[in-house]
Amino acid sequence: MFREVSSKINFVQLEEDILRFWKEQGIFDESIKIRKEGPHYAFYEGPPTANGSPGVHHVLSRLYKDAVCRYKTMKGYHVPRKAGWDTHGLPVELEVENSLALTSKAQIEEYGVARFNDRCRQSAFKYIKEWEAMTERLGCWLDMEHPYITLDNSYIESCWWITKQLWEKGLIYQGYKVTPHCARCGTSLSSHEVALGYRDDAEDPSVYIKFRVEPSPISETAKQKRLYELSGGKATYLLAWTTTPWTLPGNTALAVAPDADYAVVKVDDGYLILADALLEQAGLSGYKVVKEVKGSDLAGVHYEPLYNNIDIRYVKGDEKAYRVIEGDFVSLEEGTGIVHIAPAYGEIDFEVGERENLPLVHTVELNGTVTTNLVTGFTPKAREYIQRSEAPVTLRPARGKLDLPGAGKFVKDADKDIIDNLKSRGLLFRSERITHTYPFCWRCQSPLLYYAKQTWYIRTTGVKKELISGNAEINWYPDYIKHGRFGDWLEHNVDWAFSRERYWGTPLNIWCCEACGTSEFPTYECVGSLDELRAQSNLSGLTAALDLHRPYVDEITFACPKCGGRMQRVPEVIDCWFDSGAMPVAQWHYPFENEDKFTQNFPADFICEAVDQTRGWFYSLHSISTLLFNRPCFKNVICLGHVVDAQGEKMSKSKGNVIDPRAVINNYGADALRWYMLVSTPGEDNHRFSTKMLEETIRKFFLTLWNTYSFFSLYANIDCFIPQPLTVDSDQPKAFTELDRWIISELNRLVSEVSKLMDGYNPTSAARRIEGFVDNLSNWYVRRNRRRFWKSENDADKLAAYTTLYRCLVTLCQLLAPFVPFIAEELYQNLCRAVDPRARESVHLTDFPVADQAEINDRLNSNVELAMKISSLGRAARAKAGIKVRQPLGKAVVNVGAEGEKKALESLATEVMEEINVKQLVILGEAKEGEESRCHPDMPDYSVANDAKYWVAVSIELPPELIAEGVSRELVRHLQNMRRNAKFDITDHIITYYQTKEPCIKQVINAFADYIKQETLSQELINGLPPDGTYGEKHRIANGEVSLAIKQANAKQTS
RNA sequence: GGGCCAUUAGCUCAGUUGGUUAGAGCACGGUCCUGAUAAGACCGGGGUCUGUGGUUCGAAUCCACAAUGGCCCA
Repeated sequence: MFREVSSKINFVQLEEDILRFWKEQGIFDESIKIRKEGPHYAFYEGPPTANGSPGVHHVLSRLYKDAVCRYKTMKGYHVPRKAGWDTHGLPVELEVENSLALTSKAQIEEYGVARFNDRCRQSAFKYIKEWEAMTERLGCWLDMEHPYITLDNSYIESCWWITKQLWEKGLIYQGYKVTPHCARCGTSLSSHEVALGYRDDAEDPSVYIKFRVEPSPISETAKQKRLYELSGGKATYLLAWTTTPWTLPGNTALAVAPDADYAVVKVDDGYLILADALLEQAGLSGYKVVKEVKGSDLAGVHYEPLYNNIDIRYVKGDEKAYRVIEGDFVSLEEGTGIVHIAPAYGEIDFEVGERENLPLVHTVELNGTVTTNLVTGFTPKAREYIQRSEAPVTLRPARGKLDLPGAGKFVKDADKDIIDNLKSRGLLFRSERITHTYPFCWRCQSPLLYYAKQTWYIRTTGVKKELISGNAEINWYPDYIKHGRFGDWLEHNVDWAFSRERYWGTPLNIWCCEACGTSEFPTYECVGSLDELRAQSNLSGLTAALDLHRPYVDEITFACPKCGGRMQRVPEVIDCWFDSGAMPVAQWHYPFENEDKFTQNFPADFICEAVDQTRGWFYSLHSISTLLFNRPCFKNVICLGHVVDAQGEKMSKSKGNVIDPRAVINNYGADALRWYMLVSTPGEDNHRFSTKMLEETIRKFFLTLWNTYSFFSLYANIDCFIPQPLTVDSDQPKAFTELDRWIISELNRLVSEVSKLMDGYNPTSAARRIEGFVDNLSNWYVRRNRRRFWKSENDADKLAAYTTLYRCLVTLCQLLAPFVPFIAEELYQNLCRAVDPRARESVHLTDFPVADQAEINDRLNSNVELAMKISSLGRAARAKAGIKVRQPLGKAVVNVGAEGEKKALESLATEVMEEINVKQLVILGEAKEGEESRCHPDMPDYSVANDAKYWVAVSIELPPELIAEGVSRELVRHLQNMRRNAKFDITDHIITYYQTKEPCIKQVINAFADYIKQETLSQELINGLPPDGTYGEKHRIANGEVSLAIKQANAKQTS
């Protein structure tokens, strides 16, 4: 016997029971254990940053991962799923800073790095609990008891090993480059962090600065002379434009577009030079142009520095600074066509500086204030030269007093002082304010400064070719990411700035000796493991209670192998993206242990995250793997879209449109959430989340499925059906009807399609096919076959129907298991475990169904489709004539147009006749020669409906015998409703009483007595007053009134 | 400023390599069916398939440009 299934169902309660069952029985572990001998399927969990409560957008990737891994498990693969947590990084630090009301690095250090990092550690774990609870409740199976955690010493040690490998390959270097720098946080931001903080409405100065051309031809070039002669001794200025006045003291060159035309314009106090095309924008269109020159004519011209007391150190072969250079980046759409170059404060500026051997001048401190000292810069050539020089050279920049305007102020505040100062010196042509796009720190809202400083780099450009060729081996879903977003990113690869001047992160494992060599180029040691560290001579600071984090690691020093001085760790920590990208190695503490596990799980068969990870985790995984092993570390990757709200807007705390997944699960259940998110939108698109649509999903899919299941178990119990291995082709083939064969054919087709789609990493399409099948099963197969389940004989036909429906439901619950694991389990427990003690304990331990191709009958599938179509047209024809479906009609004429279709329909004629309630079906095939065209049927006494291909005409003649039959069905329907209203059991036999003055109704009851009794389980139809205690209703049928009453035939026994 | 993706009914989405009259669900109005159904069926209103050009006998589909939105990058 099957457990009784209520048609009303509380999915939330059901899921909690099943969760308990899984836990108690250890089903997840078992599902992995039983596949131990199967082929291995490696899955990498992208570690969530545990710096906040999980949102509904985190649910999406979790359940995609779960669906795929469950599917593969059922397909026989061994799929361990190790959880992981990303615990380091700025986001965690920020959270702690906020809670402690700290606002600067100085305050953190005052608070104490040890205490601060301790807080960070706690903060990371606090959120992990919430994530675990959500993951479990969602039914996502993940080994959260043995996760990898990026803050573990063992994890850090593996990261150190990786760094050492790269160090030895010469792929790590310290570069002096321009990076987006947050002066408040005191660190560089990675490119993806910068992307978080662009603002379109940033207000900044827009200033036009006059750079005076050298009045005397100190450089004896012809160009210089010509300009000098032209001015007739009067001052000539190169007009440049900038929105960052604070960078002007760092200026060492001006750039022009070589092919552009430049005008020399006469103004009151001399001449201005700027691009022709920008005269009007600069407000100079009314002035006289005295000469036109090409940009290339200006190249090499020298001008006076804005601040003439800057001490620049040149070496042999260096060209002087403060000259005009050519640049292909010079815009002729804004500014003046003359670009101010400050190599310390712009990426392009820096590149130009390297190319042109320009000095790099710093006038701003790392905390963002204008310096009170002067810092001398060096060109790349100067650095090389000094490095090679045998004579010791003091490389520390000479610091001398320099009174810059706004000294000591934050640069954005100093802008005004600089502008005022230039104005007072007559070097300001124009000054206003504009709004434009500018990056701000996503954490603290400070404006970012592009700032040249020393940062540790991984030379990813050194393996660019390998990155690209490795990408070719990866299957991307959707595929366009491969050559689009990701491929593009690889094509434009730049070296990875992977150090952070922060506190809470994997410490960079490089030690530095300040004693030997010069202070600018000291001896470095990269330590690749704890053993290596312990083996250093004269080691100190390594304590028993090992914590590799700052500040403890900073205390570890050892003797310099070259000079015996102290080696001190560099202050930086490693970018947390490096942590997560290291997980293929570090999750196993490879190579220090678990070599077998590492090998078995490398590369991953499958990873899945949202699209923003193309530049995040997908990239850090791919680059580290390529650097280390010269091959990609994942084969298949699903790239998901983002979850947005019902209006398509991004969910954010500030908008208040964030949805808490726990609330959704508690209201609707995890399965509903899972199915809705998988089915509603293809993975790569943005997912609009609306609880209204989720409710619809429950009604449309879950309740339909549930009721089919409850229908089956209800009748199967009544008939004591015991599932037997009876198939369409076996023991009693004749008992199976066309519709049985059809639904089994559809079932096999479904199995085949779902497998294929899942193999192609497309759960959405797979789930949509299942939805289609459930609709067919419920609204065609079950509806058409109800009578076979109701009838009283327990014959082969009935058994065939049960067997068919049972098989559909069992197969369905297995197909559903990867998507909606709870309801699938419920079905399985009742349909399989309840009747077969040898069955596996859980649906998730069973094998995924395999389609039997022999049972797929495409012709049958299209035949039934045709029958559905014709039935639909038949109903339309009836509706046109206004005749209820309950009223039988004499004849329907159907035109299908082709002989094949005629035969097809003939084989299903009974179904169509019952469906549209006609006594006879005339099917017209292909029009024979000489026959009239059947395109426009115009048949008297018929009602016709048609579509492009077919038409159906139903006879609207109503002879008395048909009316009588209609009345009988009317009576049956009322009695059935009364049974239900009276809350009788479905199997109760009844006695029916009726009273009517209408002779025709009496006649009908007499003529159709057997039919009415059979349909309503009436033992007797008694014409007369009902006794007390019966349930009665009055109805109008065919313009006559009839009083009906019913009572249970064996009422005493049932109560 | 650049790249990728999207734009189909009021809403959410289908629409195979170009090929009859562009579909489904929800919502709305009407009718019907029903002892599995918070279900279902039929009819109806609702579409310049974002726009403009182009290729073609034929374009929602291919191409170009533009607009809007999302994501990524500057």
